[in-house]
Amino acid sequence: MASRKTSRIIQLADALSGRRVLHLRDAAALLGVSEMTVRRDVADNPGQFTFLGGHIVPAGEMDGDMPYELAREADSHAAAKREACIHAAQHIRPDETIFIDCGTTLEYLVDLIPENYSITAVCYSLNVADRLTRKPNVRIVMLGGVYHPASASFSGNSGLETLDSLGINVAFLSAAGVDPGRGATCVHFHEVAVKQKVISLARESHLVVDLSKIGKLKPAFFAPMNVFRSVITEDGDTLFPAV
Amino acid sequence: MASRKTSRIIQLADALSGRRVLHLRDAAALLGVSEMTVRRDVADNPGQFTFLGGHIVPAGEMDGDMPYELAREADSHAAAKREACIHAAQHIRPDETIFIDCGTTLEYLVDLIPENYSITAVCYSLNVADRLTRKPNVRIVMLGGVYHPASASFSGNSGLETLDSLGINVAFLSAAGVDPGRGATCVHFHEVAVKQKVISLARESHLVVDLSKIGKLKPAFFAPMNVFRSVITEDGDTLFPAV
DNA sequence: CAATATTTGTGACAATTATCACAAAGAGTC
DNA sequence: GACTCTTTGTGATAATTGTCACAAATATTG
Repeated sequence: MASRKTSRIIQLADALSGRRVLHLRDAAALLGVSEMTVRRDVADNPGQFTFLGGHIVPAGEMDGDMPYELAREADSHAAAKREACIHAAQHIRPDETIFIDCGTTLEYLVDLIPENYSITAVCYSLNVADRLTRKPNVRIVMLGGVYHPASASFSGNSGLETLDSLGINVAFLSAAGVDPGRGATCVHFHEVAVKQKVISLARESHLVVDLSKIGKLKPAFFAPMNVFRSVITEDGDTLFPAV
Repeated sequence: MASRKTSRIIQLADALSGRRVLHLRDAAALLGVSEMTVRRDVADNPGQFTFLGGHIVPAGEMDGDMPYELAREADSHAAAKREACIHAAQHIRPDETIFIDCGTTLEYLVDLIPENYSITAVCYSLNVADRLTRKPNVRIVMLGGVYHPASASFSGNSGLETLDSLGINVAFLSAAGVDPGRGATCVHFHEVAVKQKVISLARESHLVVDLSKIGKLKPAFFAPMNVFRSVITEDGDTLFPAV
C-alpha cells in the first residue's frame, strides 16, 4: 500500500528535515525521478511542502500555511499596526501579567516586549504564542480549547476557567471594527467570551487597532468603548474617562 | 550617519520579523524604491538576508525558530521516527478522536493523517498543533497551561480538566526512555500528569518511539509497559497482552 | 558652486523556473 | 494478451527572476 509516490514523499521530508531548502534539481537526482515528478509530488502535498523559487521548502516557510484570513490581512496596514503597538508597549511594565488578544495586530506587540522584562503573557492564539516563544524571559500561558482556523485561536470552557486563576494587570485587546456608538466588534463569535471575560478580570484594558478599523461594524459585539482605559492607534493613545 | 540605506535595512528587517519571506515586489513597494535597489540592499547584507526565488528570507534562522532542545534532536533518528509513525498511522481511523503527545517523533504522525479523514486531534504542544493546522479536516483541541520551552508544550490544571470532557479513542504517547522492567519515562516532570491522565481515559494507548530509546531510563516515570496496547518502533508494532 | 563620488532607476538581455499538452511506460483487471 | 487507468517523462512555450551596463539623481567635498 506504500505506493511509490508516498515513499518518495517520505524520502523528501527526510532529506528536508536537515536542510532548510532543497533544490528541485537535487531532489530529482536524489529520488531518481524527473523534476516534473518531484513538482507533482510537491504540488500534491501542499500541507507539507511548498515551492519557493526553484526550491522545495517545508510548508510554513511561506505564509501559505497561515490561515487564509490572517495571511491576507498580514500586509495591509502592517506599518500602522506596528506603530500602534509601539504606543501600546508603553503600558507593559516589568514583572506584570499581560493578556494578548488574537489577530495579527498584536503580534507586533510581542516583538516589542523588552528583552529584560520578566513578564507573564496570556494568550489564546497560535500565532501570538509562537512569537512569544522567542522571548526567553516571558512566561507564556495558553488558553486551550477547540481551534478556529480563521483566527488561529482556541476557545472553550477550560480556557475561560483558566482565566479565573490568573491575575491580569494589563489586557491588550484587538478588534475588527470600532464603532464610536456601538463599541468594539470582531468577526468571530467564539472570541467574544474570551474577550469579555478578560476585560472583566483585567485591571486595565486597552484596545489596540489601526485607524482603518475605526467606523467599521463587524458581526460580533464584545464591548462598549467605555470599558477601555484607552484606544491605541498609530496616532497614539486616546484616553477614555475612567469608568 | 543613519544613511538612507541603513534605514531601509532596518525597515526590511522589521517587515521580515513578522513574515518568514517577503517578495521582492512587496519589499520594493514597502520601501518606496525600485526592485533593483532592494536587490542591492539585500546583496550588501549577506549576513542578514538572502534571496530565495524572488523572495527575501532571513539569512541564518536555521535553529532560531524551534526550542533548542527540539531543534537539536530533530535530525537524529528522524528516519526511524518517521518509519515508526508510518506504522502508528495504521491505528488512526476516520471520525475518531486521537491524542498526540509532545516531542518531535509524533510530528511525523500528523503528516501521515489521511487528508480525507475527519478526526479530532488532542494535543498540548506547539509544534504538534502547528502541524495539525495544515490538515484542513482535522479538528484540533489544545490543552492549555503554562509553556515549557524544552518540550514546546503546555501543562496545567485546566488542561487536565479539559481531558475529562473528551472521549479519546486512540492515544499516541511518546517517551524519552523505555526500560523493559521499569516502563516508560520522559525528561520533563510536567508531562507526566498529562500522559497519565490520557492513558487512563483513552480506549487504547500506543507508545511510539524509535529503537534508540529502548533500554534508556529518564528521570520522570509515567507508565509501566502493560498499559500500552502496543509499542510501535521503526520495526513495527510489538503487541502486549491485553491487561 | 563646481567637481567628484555615491546611490538609484531603467531597459535590455540571459538564465532560470513554471505550466501545459501529449506521448511513453507501467500497474491492475478480466 | 488486450484493455483501461494511472503515473511518469519530454519538449515547447510562457512567465518570472537574475545580471549587467549606463544614465539620471542625489549626496559629499573643497
